[in-house]
Amino acid sequence: MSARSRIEDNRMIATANDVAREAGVSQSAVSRAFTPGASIAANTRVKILAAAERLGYQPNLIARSLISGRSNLIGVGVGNLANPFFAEALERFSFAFEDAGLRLLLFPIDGSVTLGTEIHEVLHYRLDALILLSVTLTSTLATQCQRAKVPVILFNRQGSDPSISSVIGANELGARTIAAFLHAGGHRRPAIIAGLPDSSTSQQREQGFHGWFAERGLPAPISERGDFQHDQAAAAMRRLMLRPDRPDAVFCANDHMAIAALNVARFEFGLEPGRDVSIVGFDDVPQAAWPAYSLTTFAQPLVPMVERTIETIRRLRDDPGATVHSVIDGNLIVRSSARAPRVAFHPPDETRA
Amino acid sequence: MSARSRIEDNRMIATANDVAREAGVSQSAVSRAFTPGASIAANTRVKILAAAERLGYQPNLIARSLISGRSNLIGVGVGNLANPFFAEALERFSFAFEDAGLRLLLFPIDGSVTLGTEIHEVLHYRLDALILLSVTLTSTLATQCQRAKVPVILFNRQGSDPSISSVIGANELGARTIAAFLHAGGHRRPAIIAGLPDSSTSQQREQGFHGWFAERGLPAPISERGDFQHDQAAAAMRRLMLRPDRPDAVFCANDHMAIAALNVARFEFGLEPGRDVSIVGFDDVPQAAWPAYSLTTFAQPLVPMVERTIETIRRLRDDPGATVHSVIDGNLIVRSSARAPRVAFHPPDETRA
DNA sequence: TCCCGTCTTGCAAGCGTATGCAAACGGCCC
DNA sequence: GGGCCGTTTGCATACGCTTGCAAGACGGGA
Repeated sequence: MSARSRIEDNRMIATANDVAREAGVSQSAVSRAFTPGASIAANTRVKILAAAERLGYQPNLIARSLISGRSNLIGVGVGNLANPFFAEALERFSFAFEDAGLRLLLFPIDGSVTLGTEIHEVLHYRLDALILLSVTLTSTLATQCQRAKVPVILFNRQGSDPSISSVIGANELGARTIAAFLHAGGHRRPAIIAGLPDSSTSQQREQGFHGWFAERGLPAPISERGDFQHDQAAAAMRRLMLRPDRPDAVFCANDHMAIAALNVARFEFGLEPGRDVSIVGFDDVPQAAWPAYSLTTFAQPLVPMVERTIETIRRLRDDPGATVHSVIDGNLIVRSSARAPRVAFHPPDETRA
Repeated sequence: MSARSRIEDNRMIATANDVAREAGVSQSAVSRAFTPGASIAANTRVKILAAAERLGYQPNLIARSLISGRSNLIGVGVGNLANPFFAEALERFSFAFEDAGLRLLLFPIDGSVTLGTEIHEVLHYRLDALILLSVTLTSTLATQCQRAKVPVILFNRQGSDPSISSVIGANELGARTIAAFLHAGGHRRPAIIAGLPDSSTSQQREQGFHGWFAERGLPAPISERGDFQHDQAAAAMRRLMLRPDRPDAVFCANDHMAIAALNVARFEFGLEPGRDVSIVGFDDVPQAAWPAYSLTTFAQPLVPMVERTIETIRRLRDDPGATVHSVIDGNLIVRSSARAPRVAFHPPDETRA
């Protein structure tokens, strides 16, 4: 069976050669017709495009990648999509990539803080970059990525290895701002529900929170951990609420946990958030704005964070071996889940100074 | 500069040829060393693997796909990750693919019900399959996919074109079950907050709900629409609650909307769900089980749905041109957001009969 | 008319891997 | 030692495309 008839039978998919034959030109002309800016006469191009249309031809990007060495694929590793912050981040990444002509290769992470060689295989695609949402990687894996020339960017997390680029929010500053806000609001028995102890994100938020009180000679906040998970955070909140010295304010290291805590306070202890107990989160996920939660929180603005990540990808593509660490500024969103200071709270700037 | 030294300089990434030279074998031997079941002597293989290790060689999957014609890439189109049902579905797909040796190529959908040629470009990768979560496609796009030999599977949605495979939940049965449950619970002024009017999912749920009452000569439920979105659903719930003939039960076409409705009832109208007004959802997202919501809902079991989808991919790969429509059974999860019948409610079977 | 410059086009060599085929190898039995 | 068979190995080609290079087409000026 000739190639020609195979196409007509619709049994095979058309290649550039088929189109070339159909249009009576060479295969390279077909390639050029589909390459913006290539040297080709206008009417030759329309002739080729017409033939391609007839045959239903689409350039094979796999073959193209093989030559160019670029796959236009960005690997994105994410665990815990139940946390709306990551769901939204992922969605924004996918839209941003769309605009940039990139494709998002998603791979799951099974809840570990540190990524070993599990994703090893993903490197076999010639990824343009690897973005890890709230995960770090072992040095072994980092080396592998380096060898495979795949730039890695940690999103919302920093690694122990400072040579790995990162984009994070203002974790420590945010936590200090919250501490100041709660103290100004008259709270005197603060508590914190921390995230995963091994994560830089939680560590920085804890440090900021504890630091603020310590520096002022105030008693240290009560510490619990919720591992960034809903159920663990709920359990932590229960423990806090059952203490004889029940805290009057609880800072949760992210909104996902804050929502869990808020529900526990309200439905299990009959405490109205913002009146009977103050709850503050971190991230400003969409739910935080729901009237049901009206969560006071420190925002991590996803738009600039995603933008910066994409800029970083570009930077690293042009200059492999470079390292870019970005801290994206955020701000305190005051809602009603925490009692606010009587006098206007001077937003973060005071803390910043 | 020789290829050898380029590798040592770590300036290029190692290819099978480099490994072959390093191990003193041919390139084909290297290929076979990495192909399970290929004809190669055991000690040759270890020699090659050692050389590969030394050079940091990883088989280039791009090149492999070019030959095999299979990319091992599954395109997944999803909009609205804010709906936890899809977030969880996506996560489960990514894990399932991991096990099946497949990769998930994510692309975003901008909230449209029907997909036109926007994703056109994604077909240029030789996708093994295309899964659309809650989206249908235009016939143009369907034709394109067919020409590109990319099987399409609609997940949680059916298309107007019956030749496109689908995996859906028991929409109509579920809605009937809910109708029966609410009626048995003594509710006499039912309402429904529908989803996107053009979506089969919402249509089937509406039909089931309305149908159950119509067949019994009961008055038709009040109808509102929430388009499967949080804010629209909240607005719809407000309209319902402000009616003079305020409904005593509200069936929301998915949990995402039910949660919005529940919050409106509770926090804006001071109505306690399950006591002052009954609210039922569809999907059984994780949040539905939270004590704060305790949402009665008809479950769409994601595990079998995802499993079936993957089976369908296999089926379609072996037999392109086949069509598989699957309806995955679900069941009513009775919690406390809706007043339950005094006598035990005979679960769905009665409706099924 | 001829020459030269500019725009198009085709040729052919890859990109990194898989694989059919045939050659080489090794062991075994007669 | 020779012949035979099963296992390993290398050679060469193919996958579908891009791109450097050189040849062809064409037009204008001398």
